[in-house]
Amino acid sequence: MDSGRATGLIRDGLSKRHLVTVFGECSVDYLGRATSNLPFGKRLAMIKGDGSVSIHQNRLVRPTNYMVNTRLSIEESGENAVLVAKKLNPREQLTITFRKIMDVKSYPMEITNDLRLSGSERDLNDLLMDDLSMIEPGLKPVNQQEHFSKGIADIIAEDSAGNFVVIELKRRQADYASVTQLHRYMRQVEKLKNRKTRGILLAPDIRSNAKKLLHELGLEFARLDFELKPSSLQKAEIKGLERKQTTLGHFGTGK
Amino acid sequence: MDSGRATGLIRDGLSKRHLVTVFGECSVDYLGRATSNLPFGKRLAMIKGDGSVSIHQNRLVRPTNYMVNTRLSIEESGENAVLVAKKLNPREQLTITFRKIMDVKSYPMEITNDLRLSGSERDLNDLLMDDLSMIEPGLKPVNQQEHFSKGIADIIAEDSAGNFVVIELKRRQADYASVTQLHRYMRQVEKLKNRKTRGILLAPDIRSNAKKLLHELGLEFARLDFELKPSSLQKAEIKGLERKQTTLGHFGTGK
DNA sequence: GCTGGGAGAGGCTTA
DNA sequence: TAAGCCTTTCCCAGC
Repeated sequence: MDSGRATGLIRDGLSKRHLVTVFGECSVDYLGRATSNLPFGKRLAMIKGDGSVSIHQNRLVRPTNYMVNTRLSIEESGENAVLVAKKLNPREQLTITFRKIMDVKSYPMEITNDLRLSGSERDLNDLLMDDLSMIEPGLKPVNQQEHFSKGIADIIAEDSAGNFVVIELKRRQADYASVTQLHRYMRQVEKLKNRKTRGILLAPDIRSNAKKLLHELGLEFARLDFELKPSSLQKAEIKGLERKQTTLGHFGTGK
Repeated sequence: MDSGRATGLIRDGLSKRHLVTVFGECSVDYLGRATSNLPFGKRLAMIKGDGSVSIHQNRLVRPTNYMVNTRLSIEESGENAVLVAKKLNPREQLTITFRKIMDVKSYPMEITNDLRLSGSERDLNDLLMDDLSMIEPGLKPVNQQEHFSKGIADIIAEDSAGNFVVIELKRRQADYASVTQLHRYMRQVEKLKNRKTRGILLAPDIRSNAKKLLHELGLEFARLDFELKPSSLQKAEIKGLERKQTTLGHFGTGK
């Protein structure tokens, strides 16, 4: 495709705030939060109506380069077409140099935000609040998503012995960060309310080393088995909840 | 565009492992790590040669829905064309139902990984190893990227007093996770080598609460100021390194 | 609208 | 395969 014609099509698409795609051989230079240079190669550039730009190779979901909220310009430079995306604060610049453009498409689309109905973590949280006895008999909710200076605890409850119980819920495998996070909340609650406090990490799985650390800190782990429903209109369902007995003995012994 | 012709084009593109884009009115249902439903609307679907699928609206870089590593199939169902992406372990399914297809493109591209040259934490690490005295006079390198059972320490050094110093380097603002990470390594080294050990967190910035925690744990913070170069072939340059004096007093006093 | 703070998810790398 | 971890992040609350 002729370079002059290509830049014309692109410029037109940009002005109409269409979603514009450009397929061609290009090199890419980025300087901003990081710096990167991509040698010439076949790629698909995607420019959206809100000024988002991304460069795609033929694998993986994430683009090799991208920038949001940019001011765009396209110019011819000799045989090349150069697309420049700029942004201030922080200062960033993305330069895409096309030495050959094979295709340009301009798709008319509203610049709306897709309303995505989704369910998962929040649902699980609600489900659990409905019946904390699943975790342990006698457990009563005190507060949900309580804000502390050191983060947000998922669920605060009170056990049958009158201890506070901080519950941290993870949708995926828990790791070191999850454990230390729970530990922070637990300590915080303990200090604030000045009452004996336990911490329970609730997740479908936990990394083995993270589990060791959890035990060392006197925290507990409970495996959460849940099933998502095909339609988000149906709530998720908690299939089972298995307590690791080993963790129970640690309560009260640790620091 | 006629639905039969569209599905034919898509099927052909998929079989050739091209990068295929489909512009049309579709609804999207996802079931897997979460569940979500997207009502009918104009969108651009992008399918890559490695089985990655993403659905784009005309704003933001991130797709509204996506899946990697899928097995794809496209079928006609009445007036609709239905693209199904499946994956096992964990089981996920993405269903895109097109009630109208306006355009299909099939771009021939290799499924290669673009070599992106960039300045990263690794570079900074190397720069620092060249001259640890930037951090503190008399500091001598012992090891880099040393593996422990609880993770990998960025840099291990020895100070002029013969203490071990564990250094954790962050390219961006340090947070809770950075602090607890450093703390784990520091304790680990202390235990393993049975020698007094310090921990220094080196980053351009640190969140205020994370800094409090750092102080409580008897760790130190040093501000790292660096500049990225336009070309990634030029190494980044460390502009300065400022020690927070307040942290120094904490060493030796803490637990 | 901007900023500070917290938490996450993809993708890479090594054991 | 699993664990660890880095990242051009994103969202939310508060001002």
